[in-house]
Amino acid sequence: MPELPEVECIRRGLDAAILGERIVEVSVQREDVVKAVGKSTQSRAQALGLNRTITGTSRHGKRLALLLSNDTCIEVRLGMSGLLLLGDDAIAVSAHAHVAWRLAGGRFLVFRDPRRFGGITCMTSAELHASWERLGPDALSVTNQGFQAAVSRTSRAIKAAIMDQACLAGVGNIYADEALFLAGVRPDRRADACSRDQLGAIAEAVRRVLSEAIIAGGSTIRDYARPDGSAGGFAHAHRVYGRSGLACTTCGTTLESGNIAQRTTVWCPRCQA
DNA sequence: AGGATAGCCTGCGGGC
DNA sequence: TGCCCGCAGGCTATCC
Repeated sequence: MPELPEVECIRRGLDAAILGERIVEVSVQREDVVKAVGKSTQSRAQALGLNRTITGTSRHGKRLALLLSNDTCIEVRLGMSGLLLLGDDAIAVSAHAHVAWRLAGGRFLVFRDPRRFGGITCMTSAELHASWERLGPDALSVTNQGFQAAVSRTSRAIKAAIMDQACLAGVGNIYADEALFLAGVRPDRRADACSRDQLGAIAEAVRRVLSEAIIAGGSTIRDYARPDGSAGGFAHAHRVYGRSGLACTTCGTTLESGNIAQRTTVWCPRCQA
């Protein structure tokens, strides 16, 4: 389930593997996965990078972008089961491989997304910038002040606020629970009822849990893999996510679970206030 | 207008 | 063994 750390691991993997490559063929297996913004005169194949060179990668929150020559940007939203995989022609025709780019070197870059909560949008760099401006600050680099400004004025539960991509970009269900546990704050506490110290602790915990997960190569729960297909190593390190009914790693109290912001939520009733 | 809610989609695991 | 049902979840649309 890609959240910010998984997206960043994918971005780094691609950055090391495909920069400078030229796209020589684009095939779309499923039309509705691809969208274009603006009124570009390019053909769809050109919008998807045909005959363009991959010059860079970028990320904001969970959004990933391939930056190509001729001011062409391909934004990828991985949803919950999306992957970008690099391999030979076999992966280009595998199940749920919706878009495949053939690179000049002979390899294929494939967007695979069984559940199709993700998608691809073609745009210019100006359109990409405008799109990402509508998101909150990136959760990996957010300052304590930026975090406080983003979430402190809403009456929603703090967990709902930090998962709202327009408030803070990059945190999903897994890392929301992990960060709130590290910060010692109950997920159902109203955001506007959190103290300055609590908000600071949450901001620090968000940065820490995301950084640790990136170092571990991301959390592989079910669907996630790095571009080379290998698994991430962070899942074993979860302190609360998926551990409802088990003992708190800090105090031994049985972890509780409930539904907050429409998502399964796990917390320690003793460590989190 | 902000906040809550429904729905999209497939794969997997539990229960019978 | 095999089938069915519930759950997982990011994001958008829609409702209140």
